[in-house]
Amino acid sequence: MNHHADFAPHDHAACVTTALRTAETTCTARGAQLTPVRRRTLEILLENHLAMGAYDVLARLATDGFGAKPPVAYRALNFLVDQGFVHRIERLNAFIACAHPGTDHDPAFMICRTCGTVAEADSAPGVGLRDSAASAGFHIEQTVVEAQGLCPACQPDAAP
Amino acid sequence: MNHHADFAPHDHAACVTTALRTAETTCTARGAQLTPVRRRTLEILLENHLAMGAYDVLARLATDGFGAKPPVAYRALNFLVDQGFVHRIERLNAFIACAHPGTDHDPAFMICRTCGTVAEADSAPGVGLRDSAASAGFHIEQTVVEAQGLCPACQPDAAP
DNA sequence: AGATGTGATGTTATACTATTACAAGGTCTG
DNA sequence: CAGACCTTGTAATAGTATAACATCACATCT
Repeated sequence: MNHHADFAPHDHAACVTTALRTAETTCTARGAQLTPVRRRTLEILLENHLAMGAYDVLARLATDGFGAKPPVAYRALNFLVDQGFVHRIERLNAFIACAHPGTDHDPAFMICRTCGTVAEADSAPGVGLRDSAASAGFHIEQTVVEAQGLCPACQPDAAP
Repeated sequence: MNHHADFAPHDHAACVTTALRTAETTCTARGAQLTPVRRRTLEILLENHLAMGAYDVLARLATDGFGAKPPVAYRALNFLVDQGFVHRIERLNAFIACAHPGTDHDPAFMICRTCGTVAEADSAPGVGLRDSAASAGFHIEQTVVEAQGLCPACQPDAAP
């Protein structure tokens, strides 16, 4: 057991193997290649279950014998983001494994400003934004929704 | 007349002077100082009415005789963001003058991936996120909502 | 088999974004 | 005037990201 990004414990080993299996079958179905670097990159993000910077991931990859230059990490991360297995957290310039792999979703995140934990929630884009886009004639392709605040454990009234 | 970030024409000169006046009175009321660098920084963002990178702003400040080192721009920009006169666009690592100065709001943005124009809309955080936060016990302090897509002028069916 | 195309990886170099730390000036107040 | 506080300037560095080019593995076509 471990502390999950949803601020609640979960069976982490199971969640890792499920995510990897989902990634494999999805790639196969799409004709995309889950190569060793890419697979290892996803594993690293899943193991930590935290938002990680590209250079943190790169350091881990390097110790595993992969290339140690930035493009190695960025390419793998971008591939995983494109495939929907990993999300980018704009606010943190960081990456996190998707918590709901295999489902087509529009992710939203809750970022604790104290401990840095990031939790993923599904989200419909806000009403205000949807209306504004419609009336402005703007065609939305993707949304970034990130809330900053305090997770349960970091709130003043949290148990010590 | 000019092209406004709301993808519609507007009286730009009036919007600039209004925004500056609002900033002045708000600062006075709060005991904050709208110093020359800070005021000029706001003017630059208002003139362009585009999302600008900190280094673009810095270059403009430098030609106006202010310091030419990054902290000069970042300090002024952060001040303006703190005061609510300027918003940061996380997705672009850029800054844009607030389109509704003086109102307390939770901004949302529409970013055109073709021409880079950014429009601001007021937004209530999405239902999904609000629910997730409530059920997770997460206390939201601030939200980042940024939609990418195509503005009216950049859509395939736009007039040539 | 050999030629060719495609996608993935590795490396170099560089560009872009942002902060820390310290020095110096201004203003306000005790 | 001394001290506190805020603002600006500068130097140095840290952190994030991409462009450009070389190479390799594999598949396909002739």
